[in-house]
Amino acid sequence: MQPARGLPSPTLYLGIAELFQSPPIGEKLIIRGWIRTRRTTRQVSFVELYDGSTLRSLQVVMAHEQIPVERIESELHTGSSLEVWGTLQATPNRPQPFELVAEGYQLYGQADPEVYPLQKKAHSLEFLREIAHLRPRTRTFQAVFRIRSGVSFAIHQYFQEQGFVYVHTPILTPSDCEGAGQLFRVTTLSPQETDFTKDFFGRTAYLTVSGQLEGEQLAMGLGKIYTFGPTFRAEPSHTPRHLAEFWMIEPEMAFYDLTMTMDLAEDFLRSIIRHTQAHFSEELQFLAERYEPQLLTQIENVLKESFLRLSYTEAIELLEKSGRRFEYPVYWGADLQAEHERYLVEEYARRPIIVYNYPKAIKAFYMRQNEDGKTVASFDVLFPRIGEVIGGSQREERYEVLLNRMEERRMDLFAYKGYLDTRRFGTVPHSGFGLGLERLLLFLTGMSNVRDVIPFFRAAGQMG
RNA sequence: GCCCGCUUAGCUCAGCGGUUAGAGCAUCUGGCUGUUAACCAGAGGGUCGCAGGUUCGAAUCCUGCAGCGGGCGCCA
Repeated sequence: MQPARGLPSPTLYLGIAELFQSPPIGEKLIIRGWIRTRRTTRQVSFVELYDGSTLRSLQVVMAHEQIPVERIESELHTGSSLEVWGTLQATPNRPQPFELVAEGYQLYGQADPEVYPLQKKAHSLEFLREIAHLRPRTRTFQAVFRIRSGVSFAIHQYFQEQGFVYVHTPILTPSDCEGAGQLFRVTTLSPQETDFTKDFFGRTAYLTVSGQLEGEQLAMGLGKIYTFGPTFRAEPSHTPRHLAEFWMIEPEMAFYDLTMTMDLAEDFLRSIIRHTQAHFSEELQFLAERYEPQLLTQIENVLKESFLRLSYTEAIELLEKSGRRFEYPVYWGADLQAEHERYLVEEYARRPIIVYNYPKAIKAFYMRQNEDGKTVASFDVLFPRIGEVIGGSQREERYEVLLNRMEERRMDLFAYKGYLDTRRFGTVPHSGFGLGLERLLLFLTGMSNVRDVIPFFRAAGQMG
């Protein structure tokens, strides 16, 4: 720290959040930050500073007889960064509780108003996506990324407190987690080369589409594990709900059956939502005012009642009895379409639902077959406004049954040797689920496009 | 991948066959006894996404392309 500019030592270097926590009224201090807006009148200028520590900004008052107005007008624009020193003064009769009466400032860097894209006004989210590198300078994205950080922390805290072990599963994988979408191939070969044995790993390699298969193997030794990391899908999905690179949380628990897992998923989600509600009320309030008036109510409603659980068969019956005409036909064996899920969640239940025991034909090979021979022990958690946030299942732990299932689907058994070994040696019932972080964040932030809840988005045809 | 919509000033948008294309905000200039998305007055700023076509005449109609957004599918 350089010596304080003519201020008594020790000088207070504080973040704006700390100021609002316990304002050192009457003290001399130094604040660093960026300008949100400036208002200049005849004798005095008002500069609103933010420093990222809180959504709130600090009003700095600059008297023109102290700091020349010409200097202020030429240097201090929206986006400019500076260090300013002065005395904190209480302003009980103004909209803000206190302000910094400046004695002087030093400019770090200007933001030329003729070319700096951000202005002291609301911009559309679409426009901001074109300048993703500047989005962190807006209150919206400060609120969203702050919540994203808090949610990530809450996820770790929840699992850690319940004795789960955080494991790092590989990002580079040799094979597909079947049914989870198209993969990005990773190679050091030149485009013309087709002999994969000459490739870096001596075989084909991909970016992971799920840590589940490795997670299962780790759970066979550690009991309860969870992954939390990036996941990649090369699916060319052009929707507000899909990213090519997104973050997924995948717990996997030895000795858990389907019911225990659904209980866990529900308790987990409620806990994360409650944590967000308790720790980010200012951010939620801001996002509600700007984007989703019902945000606080929606969060409250989800916490109020337990999730409604419906078997797939019951869900189909409800849809058939609804009297609705759906674009996609409803019959036992058909996958639930978005319109069906929306009816069940938003009109029938009016709260989150868990649909379980889906037909085995429409689900992945690793899901455990039920006694009825028709369904598998799987479940989806469906939320209002955003649809599926969690998909999970009890895994098929019986070696013969799993092997038959894989052979039916003509899968490359050799590629799954390690996975099959978990069933050959000391197999146990186990279950797990996957949570898409960005989708949960849509619910929690009121945003409606996943590109707006991740700092730098990668989606089909776009790298924000 | 399929379907729909949008693209006009830095931003948000109006204009939808007929003079030199408009507004608010931003920017710049001037004013204003402390402002709260400050306010008041003035100024600058546009190959109306790109390429063709129809027409006496196209921002406006048609075709193609591109970008963006949305719905659906796939999924988390």
